[in-house]
Amino acid sequence: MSPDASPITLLIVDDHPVVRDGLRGMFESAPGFTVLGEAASGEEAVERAAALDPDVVLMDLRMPGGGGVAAIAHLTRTGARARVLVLTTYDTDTDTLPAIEAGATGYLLKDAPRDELFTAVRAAAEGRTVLSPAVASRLVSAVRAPGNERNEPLSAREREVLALVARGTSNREIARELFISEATVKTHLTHLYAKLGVNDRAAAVATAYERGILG
Amino acid sequence: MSPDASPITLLIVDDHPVVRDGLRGMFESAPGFTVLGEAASGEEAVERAAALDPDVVLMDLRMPGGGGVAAIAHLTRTGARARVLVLTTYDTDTDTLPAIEAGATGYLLKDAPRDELFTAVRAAAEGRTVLSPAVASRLVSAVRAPGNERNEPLSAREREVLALVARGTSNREIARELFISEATVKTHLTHLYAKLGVNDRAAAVATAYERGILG
DNA sequence: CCGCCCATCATCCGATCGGGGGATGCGTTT
DNA sequence: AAACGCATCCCCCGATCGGATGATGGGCGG
Repeated sequence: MSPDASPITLLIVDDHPVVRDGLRGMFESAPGFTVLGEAASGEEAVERAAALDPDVVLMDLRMPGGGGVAAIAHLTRTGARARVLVLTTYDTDTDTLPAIEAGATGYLLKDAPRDELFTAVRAAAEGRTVLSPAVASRLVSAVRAPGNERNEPLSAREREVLALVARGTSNREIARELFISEATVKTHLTHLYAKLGVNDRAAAVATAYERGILG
Repeated sequence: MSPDASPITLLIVDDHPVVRDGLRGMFESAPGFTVLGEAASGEEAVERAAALDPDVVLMDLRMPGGGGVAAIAHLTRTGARARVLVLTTYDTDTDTLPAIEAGATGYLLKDAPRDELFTAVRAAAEGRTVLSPAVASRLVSAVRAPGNERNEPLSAREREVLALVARGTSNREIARELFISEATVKTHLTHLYAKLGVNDRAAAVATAYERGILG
């Protein structure tokens, strides 16, 4: 809460120029902050962070070129001094946990009031964790939940169902293909969604490819 | 239509024992056919075909171990004498074209009447192409359609949408993320489905991974 | 200039999905 | 024996998707 000893330096990472401008304006017009630069992708963020050595990196997660989570992981792994504060649009984002596991210091929603943002950045600069209330509650429930299901292996049946899903097969067709009822197919899907940490078949297929379960 | 000069020899390939038994029984109880053996996967089919040298291979496309299409391609490539007759459950199968491109002589649905099956096998043995009416109509429309869209590259926007789909994002969320309307998102999806030759987002993601568009 | 592709938007509608419950049998592990 | 994971099945219901169709405007190459 002390005045302006030395300003907190920032790197803004977002693929939308509009958002970058908005954040830059917001922080430049407030005392105690200095925006060192911007980046529009994960890779660019890594470069800029290395070159500019900011105190805090404000990072959007969803970007075309290079995922934000990967960038965070890289920064953490290479022992960067910068704290990463994730700034995302929706709390429905499935990357909440991965981002924090990757080393993000905080996780805020973009619609947070200005003051909250400033406070969060100051906190992040000091290494304190800052979470949006919505994100925080999701976190605790996820942690409190029966361990990280997130790495449980799929059962043989679940893999079979998933493979058919990847081929565009409907639940009904899968049922006939495997000689089981559609209800059972849905149960398998619900279970494998939980294990993969996703909410729909498209994301399940993507995650399966990422983990080598498919392909 | 001549009596039984010399029987047509068969290899039955299907991962379901029930189906194999059914086909075997059907052909053994009919004059003019001899079932040489069975196989439960694509790889096994290739082995057996080499060992048994059947006139016709009755092949299911969807099998856990080793895809049927790959097996067909292998048989064709190695110049096997056998004609491959694809026997599948649904005409919605996205593998219709790949299978025929791979060298299948015919494509029938499993619910075809017995007589049609027999006729088809005889035709296949003579090298004549046999297609289910449903499959045939889909084929012509696919061929008549402006060339194989199947290899057209996705536009930048389409790739953006697809990437978000792979992360489990709903159409509405994608719309907000990209600052466009939900209707536009759906249009992009419809287009990229056509280009990838799929019918839903799960299959689109899978195909994209297979082709290196994602991942 | 005309056509073609891309991106954008819209409406309608049936089919499908995913989530919420809860329930049974059956092996394996503890 | 009890607990657990797995596979199987059922109901209900709102949300979402995908198909069909049509329209507009910008840009690029013939």
